[in-house]
Amino acid sequence: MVASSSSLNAAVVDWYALHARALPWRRDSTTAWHVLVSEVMLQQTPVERVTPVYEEWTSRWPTPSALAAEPSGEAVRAWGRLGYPRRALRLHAAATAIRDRHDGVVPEDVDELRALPGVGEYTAAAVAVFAYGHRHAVLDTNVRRVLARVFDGTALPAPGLTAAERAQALGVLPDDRSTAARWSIGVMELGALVCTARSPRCGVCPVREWCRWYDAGRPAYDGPLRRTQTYAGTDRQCRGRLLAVLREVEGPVGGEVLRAVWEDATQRERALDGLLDDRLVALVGDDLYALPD
DNA sequence: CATGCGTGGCT
DNA sequence: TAGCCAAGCAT
Repeated sequence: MVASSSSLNAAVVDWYALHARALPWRRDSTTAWHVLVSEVMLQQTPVERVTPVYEEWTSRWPTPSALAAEPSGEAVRAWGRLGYPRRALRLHAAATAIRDRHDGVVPEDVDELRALPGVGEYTAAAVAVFAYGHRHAVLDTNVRRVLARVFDGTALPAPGLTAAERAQALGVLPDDRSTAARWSIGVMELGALVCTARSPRCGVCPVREWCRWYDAGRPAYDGPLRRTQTYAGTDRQCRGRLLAVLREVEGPVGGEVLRAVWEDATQRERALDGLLDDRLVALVGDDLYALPD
């Protein structure tokens, strides 16, 4: 396997050079701040839905300082329907930290990146690699799936990221920084376009000849079950409904407007309390609510 | 390590 | 059609 790594790497790098999508965050003019914005937006949200919001955000807030100068509620409003709006709040907090602690420049160091709100292991590595060209293993769900199939012969990786996976990813990472960066983005793109979760296109896969999963006849996933997330009727849906009201109006809204969008009073109040706790919503008067400052 | 956290499209 | 899935993070 080690002996074939370089051809595997080359196959992916070459494939990416031919098939990479022209995504907005892959332009020559893209800054590290833009990369950070795109990565946070892409956490659990599909590319097609991120694209228009990314364009609006980067045009309106071209630098961390520009975003930090605005109320956090504006970030939440501009987040639109991307989902998980705490990400907008954290991006605003990250922008503030970058302005205050890093002279307005997105840090290159993964540990400094990880210290930013909303930036975890994946996002820190992604910014270090895609924005700055550093050499790090980038392990998102796409990469994990490709590696699981090629090296372990399993349809999907286990639910949690393991130390063994990190070691495996480092083991196949090319030594040369520039090549490593192209491999990292390439294997991720391969997972997004070819080695997909539902219907992998093995017929056009550039690494099929090295794939244990393909060799084994593409056996179904038989590992521990992932818990399926219900949504209808949950607190999450209720929170989403309440926040949508506040996003769509200019100023504060009275509690009666919020009461109108969710029947169950107990759940509605629990959800609103949660939003207040999370600082996604602010209480600005007697029974009066608004997006935060 | 398990859980909560939005939203919408696809099979 | 009801899950399943989508460039995770924080606690």
